[in-house]
Amino acid sequence: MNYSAVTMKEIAKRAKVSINTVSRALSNRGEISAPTREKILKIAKELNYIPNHLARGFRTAKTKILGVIITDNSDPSFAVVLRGIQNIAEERGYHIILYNSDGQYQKEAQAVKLLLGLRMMGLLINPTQVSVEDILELKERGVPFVLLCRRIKNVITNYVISDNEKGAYIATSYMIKRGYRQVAFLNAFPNCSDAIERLRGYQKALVENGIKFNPRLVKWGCINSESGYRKMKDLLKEDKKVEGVFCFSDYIALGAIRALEEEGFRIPEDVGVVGYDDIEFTMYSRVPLTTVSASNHYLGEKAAQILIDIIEGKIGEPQQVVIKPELVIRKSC
Amino acid sequence: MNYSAVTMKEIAKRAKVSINTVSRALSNRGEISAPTREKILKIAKELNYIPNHLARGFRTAKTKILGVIITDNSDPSFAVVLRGIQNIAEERGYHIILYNSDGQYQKEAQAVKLLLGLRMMGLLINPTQVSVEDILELKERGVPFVLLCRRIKNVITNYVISDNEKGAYIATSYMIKRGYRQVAFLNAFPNCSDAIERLRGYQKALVENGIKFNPRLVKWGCINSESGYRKMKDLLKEDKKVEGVFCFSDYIALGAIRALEEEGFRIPEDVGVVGYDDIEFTMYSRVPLTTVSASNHYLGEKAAQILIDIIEGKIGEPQQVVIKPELVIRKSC
DNA sequence: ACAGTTATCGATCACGTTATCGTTAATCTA
DNA sequence: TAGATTAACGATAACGTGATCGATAACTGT
Repeated sequence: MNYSAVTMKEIAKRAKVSINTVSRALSNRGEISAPTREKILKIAKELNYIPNHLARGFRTAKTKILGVIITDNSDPSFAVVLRGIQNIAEERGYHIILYNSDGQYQKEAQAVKLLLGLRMMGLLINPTQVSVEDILELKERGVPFVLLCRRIKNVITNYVISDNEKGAYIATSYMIKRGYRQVAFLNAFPNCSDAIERLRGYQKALVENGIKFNPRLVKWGCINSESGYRKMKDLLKEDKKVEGVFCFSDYIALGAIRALEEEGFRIPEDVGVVGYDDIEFTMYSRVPLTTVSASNHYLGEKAAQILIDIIEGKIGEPQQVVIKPELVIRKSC
Repeated sequence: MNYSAVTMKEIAKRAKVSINTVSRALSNRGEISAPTREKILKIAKELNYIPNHLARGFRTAKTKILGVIITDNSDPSFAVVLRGIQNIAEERGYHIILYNSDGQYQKEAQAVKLLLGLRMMGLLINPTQVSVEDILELKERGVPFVLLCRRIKNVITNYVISDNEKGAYIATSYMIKRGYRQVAFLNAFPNCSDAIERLRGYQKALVENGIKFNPRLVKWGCINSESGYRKMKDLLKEDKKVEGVFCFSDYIALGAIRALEEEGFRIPEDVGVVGYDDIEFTMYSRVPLTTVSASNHYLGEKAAQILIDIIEGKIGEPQQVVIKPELVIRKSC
């Protein structure tokens, strides 16, 4: 590196000791006398020496670098997960390399490959779930990883997720209890565990309240406010009698509310809306959003904790954490 | 590394050639016959070989890793900047390591030190501005870096910023033109370039419209919606005649609106509010927010482009980009 | 056919660090 | 006091890769 010509070799030269002794002094792992150690540390400080983490990692095969692959760091839900991860990583002396997959398997697989090339110690992935080949390769290679928000069918892995079924259940139950009976569901992708589990919770709440499940009230493929807006419009075109809308995310709920307002519905008087995630913004939205808290910040922290614990051999695998969701009651329902 | 015992050595052994030849085949830099190259590539693929980016970087002193230090990746404004950076980094084959400073100099300096240890090729920093020692050290060491959103007084660096003075000017002018004359300013920290420049624009607009600048209408230290809320409350306690509020960020504006509504003011009838940044959410806020677009996504992209161009020797320093702000008119003013 | 050129490849070293083992001198034990 | 142990340090090798230089064989031109 051009910007740090100062190496242990230089320090060794000035201290008139071997490089080895410098290494011992700097890494503070015994077998060195106090006077020489202090002398070396003093010189290192004078020269403004910064250890080459790369060379060290290269030698020891321990880089303290974690890979993080999430759908989109600018999505408020994931941004909070990421923040939780970063907090713990910093606390425990790890660096994180960030990749966005945009929910595309190709990007995810590409990121995994790049991160394998970097020989990072572990991975945190919010999987796209379209394919799982890259995840399976991680298992094969023995790279520790923890899945975020979603899990993968028939593959035993570490994961930290929200209790999606329960979250959807309490949300839907609450809507029904408030008198909304014709409840639609703007859901995410049909092959993702979170979407499937939430559908199950949604159905369970309907059944328990004696309401027949109507598949046409479930819209798939909503991922952001824009698609929430469009799917809500579609829904209204097909069926004007919708009384309530449970949304896969707060973002989608905001889009849905916009569509509903455009069509002249009042919220919550005409139609009730409930979201998921409890992003900070929901309290400022036009209609303060009733939502299910997924504790995403904690989710990120927990996942990072687990990953690092696994890396450092403090715990074994698999670690599977299901976070209890809580209904946050505001004014949209 | 335990999870990728496959190295060039192994490939060389199987192909019955020297490691050197394998290197030539994989990096595709000539001096090798087509048959041997293909033979080697075939074996590499069979063994599922992934080049060790770290070892390669260690050897060539080129790691293709960029450091990113921003205030808070979960803040929507910065999240978008970060996303822009990540897009370009990925496009050009670079990895980014993320750090949050939370606006604290100590955390920023710590992150710089850690990133120097990682020997990354360049840095993107949203500086805290409390101290500049770490930035000066970067200059000394010759590490390329680009500042985000803010610049540093009396230090020549690369930066990409919004035209803060102009942004504040057009926002304030617009408010005055709409009839709000007693315009307050919920500003950020007094020692940051962006805050100072926006104050200048704010004052300029006042003066041009024959309104006397009243320092008591400027509140410093607002950084999030919560502090925007509190400072707005303070302001109302001191002076009930506020007609308009220009806010350093959209997030602050949301807090301010909450405070105003709590105190019984209608927006925009009683008090007009204008924000800055144009985060996606502003269109969903209770009162759709009139704001100044800072093009943060483009800002991040541009900064990353410049940094990589500098690293690759395609352009010289300093590169100083000032992005033209645009008023986005919605309904809060 | 012979010198000169080129294509192709291998041997060796280097990057900065840590690990292993060896060496010396000091200290301890019986 | 002789032998054993320990403390403190150095010499060397190694991690995976790329750069330099040299070697060999094939090819060129006259």
